[in-house]
Order: sequence, then structure tokens, then C-alpha cells
Amino acid sequence: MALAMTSPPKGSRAARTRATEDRILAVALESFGTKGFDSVSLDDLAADLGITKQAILYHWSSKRALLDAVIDRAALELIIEFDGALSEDGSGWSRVESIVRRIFRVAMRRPELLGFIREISRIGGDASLRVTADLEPFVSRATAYFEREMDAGRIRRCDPGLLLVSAYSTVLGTATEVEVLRAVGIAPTLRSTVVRRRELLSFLYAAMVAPDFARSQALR
Amino acid sequence: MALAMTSPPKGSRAARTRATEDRILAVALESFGTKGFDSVSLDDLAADLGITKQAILYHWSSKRALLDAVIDRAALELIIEFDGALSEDGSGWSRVESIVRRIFRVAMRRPELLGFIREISRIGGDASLRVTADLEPFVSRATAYFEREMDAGRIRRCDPGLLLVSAYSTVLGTATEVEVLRAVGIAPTLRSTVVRRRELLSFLYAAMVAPDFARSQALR
DNA sequence: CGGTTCACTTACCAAGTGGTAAACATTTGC
DNA sequence: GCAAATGTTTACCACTTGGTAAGTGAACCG
Repeated sequence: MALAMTSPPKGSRAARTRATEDRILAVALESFGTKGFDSVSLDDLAADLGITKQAILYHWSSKRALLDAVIDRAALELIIEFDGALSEDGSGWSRVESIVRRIFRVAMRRPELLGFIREISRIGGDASLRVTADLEPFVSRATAYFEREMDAGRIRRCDPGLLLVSAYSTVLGTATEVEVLRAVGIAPTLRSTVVRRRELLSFLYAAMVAPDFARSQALR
Repeated sequence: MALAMTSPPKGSRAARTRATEDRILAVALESFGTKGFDSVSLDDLAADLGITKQAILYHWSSKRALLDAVIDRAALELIIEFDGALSEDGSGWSRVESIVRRIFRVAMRRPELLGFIREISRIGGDASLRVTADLEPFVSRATAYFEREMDAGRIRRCDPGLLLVSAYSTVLGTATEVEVLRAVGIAPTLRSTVVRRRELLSFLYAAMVAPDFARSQALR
């Protein structure tokens, strides 16, 4: 789909190499995330990039090695997208709200990124271990954050890991299970997305916020 | 993996044909659901079944035609698994609880079934339309059920379609996002599953049950 | 300038892909 | 009992797959 670079390449050789590898990783992430690893051949990727498959194999010794690189890149982008929300200001619920909005935004604008994580989990084996290792620092931060919020009584007490997974899969599911959404009769338009996000937020609010704290907030 | 039938086949020819097609569909559903449609070749399937790929192509004219048949079967099994829960007795929450337990059980015992639905949604196109059409009656029933519960004040009022998707993806996510679970440090053991289900139920309870109704129930 | 390194291409290849054609064995209808 | 229908196999085929080997032109470095 992407066009070959028409203009002659610019910059130092090292810079151009970096740029090429970047383009390959970006297209690979997009393709692997939407179509699946096995469904995308190196020839497909190369065609999308306007190069030959051997150019890809020059930068990575095998398709599997390319996958590893894409995993690292996906984890990095995921962390960049989400980690900032943990550092933002704001009290308990408003911060959770901003995290949810952020996940939602990513799910809407970059579904291939989240789809890719799912794809990796299905491939299993070394690939799973790699993404797990890559995401570990972020997961630790998020878990610690939830624990602090529970200690402060702003979020109902429960297993922080489960809360993280529940919130993640709820938002991710609501945002990405387009097929189920369509089956339920919710057209995936932009307008309906806003409605869904609002409903989802109140859903999560009821589930997460500690009752005592909520009562003291005059129902947000 | 499955062994070839050692004993000579029994029953009438029609019955044996049905049995063979059944076995093919079962193995195909399992493989497509866990490894993905493109990752499973007809030779792989045939080897698992102890037959040749041409035997499969005799019953369905192409791999794609086989996929359609698997879709129909998956939808049927899904409806069988879930639809009964909608007809069960019990008041508002207890019925929801039984539905959740049922989805959870399916996600634990037959992850390939739910994985297959996801796979279909990624393939998109005709395949998606087919599963949508297959599931429509069930979705209608479930939505109508939620609407009745809301009218009765036993479930907090919200969009019934969204509630269905939210509950579905929450349970499904919690039960199947093994990768994320592992990243969060929750080992996917059987023991931890029980704990997770209990926590999830209270999570959903807080999210779904109407506050007024919950208060009158002495906190379940 | 001249050689070396680098990024990439052209030319292949063996293995596997979905699918066809025809032979073969069993079972059914007459 | 026999021919026809049926389920399955063996034998192929054109095409795609990930990957290798060798060549090519430009950038880099002395």
C-alpha cells in the first residue's frame, strides 16, 4: 500500500539505514497486528515498502528475528502511550479516567498496536516471554499506582493485578471487539464511539471507585 | 496429535460420513481457534486427523468453504453453551452470576472456541458477516433479557448492547488474556482461577447491579 | 583518487501451499 | 451379483514461502 520512496534518499548513510529499519518495523507492526504474523509474508511486507524481501533479510537474519524487533518496538510504543498517564496530576478517579481515555484513544487510533500484543500472546513461546519482559517495568508501575490508590481509599480494595487486567481487557474489549459490537448492533462509527466511552467510564467508575469515596464526591 | 482410527469404521455409510465431517470440523475449530486460520494448512489438519488433505477437500470444496462450516459450528456451540443460562430460573443477579460462570467455564475449558470468534473478526469480510448472522438470534435474546432486568430495576440502566459487550469482554479478557495475566504476575493455575473468578464477580456485581437494588439485598 | 564497506538487488532454491485428476476400495440400490 | 455412487488415496501441479549466494552501485575513508 505504501509507496516506494520516489525522491532520492537523504542524510548520512547511518541515518538512512535507521530510517529504513524504522519504516520496515512500522509496516511490519501494522501488518502483523492486523493480519497476523503468519498471514503476512516477507514479500507482502517488501511490496508494501517498495523494496525487495532480501532487503528486509539484510537487516534481520530471519522473519522470526524481525518479529522480535517488532515486539520490542510495540512494547516501547505501548509504554510511551500509557506510561505518561500514570505520571499525570489529578486525584484518584480523574487519573483513572485519563488512563482509560488514553487506552481508548490508542485502541481507536492504533488498533494494530493492541492487536499485535494479542497476536504475540497467541504465538506464545519465546515471543510471549519477550513482550512480558519488555512490559514488566510498566506493569510494575501501574500495579504500584493502583496499590497506592487503594491504600488511600480512593479505589475499592482488590487484587491490583486483577484490577489492571480487568480494566485493560474491558477497555480493550469494548474498543476492539468490533465483531461482537457489530453483532450487538453497535455500528463502529465515530459518533457511537463517544457514547460508548462515556458509558464505559461510568461502568468502570461503579466498578472501581470505593463506595465511601464515591459517596463523598456527590456522584462525580 | 489425534490418532488415526485403528478400529474399522462402524455404522451406515451416511453415519460414518457424518462422523468424519464432525471430526474434521472439531479439529479444524480447535486448530483455527488456537493457531489461526492461515497458520494451519490442510496438510496439518489432515495429519492431525490421520487422513489425507484430499479427503477434507472432498467434503468441502476449498479451505475457505471449510472455514464457513467451522464458523457455523462454532456459532452453534457458542449458542448451546450460553443460551441455556438465559432460560434458567433465579432473580436478577443470580442469573447474571450463572451466565458469568458459564462464560468463564467456556473460556477455561474451551478457549479455542472464543479464540476462534476473535480470529474470524480479524479475517473480516464474509467470514465476519457469517458469524454475525449466526449469532444474531442469541444476541437478540440476551439484549432483551438485559432490558427486562433493567426495567425491573435489578440492573443499573445503561445501553443493553454495551452492557453485553462489556460483560463479555471483561469475562473473556480476564479468562483468556493469559499473556497479560502472566505479565501482571498472575500464574494461570487452576487455583488462581477460582480466586480470579470470585474477584471478577464482585467487580461485575458492583458495575452492573443497580445501587438501590443492591442496598436492599444486604450486600448479597 | 581507490579500495572497502555498506545497503540493496537479481537470481535462485528446497519445502510447503491450496487445489485437480484419476485410480481405488467399499457399500449401496437394483 | 453387479453396476453405480461414495469416500478416500496416490500422483501431480502451479504458486508461494522463508532463506541463500552472488553481484552492483553508491557512500565512506585513507
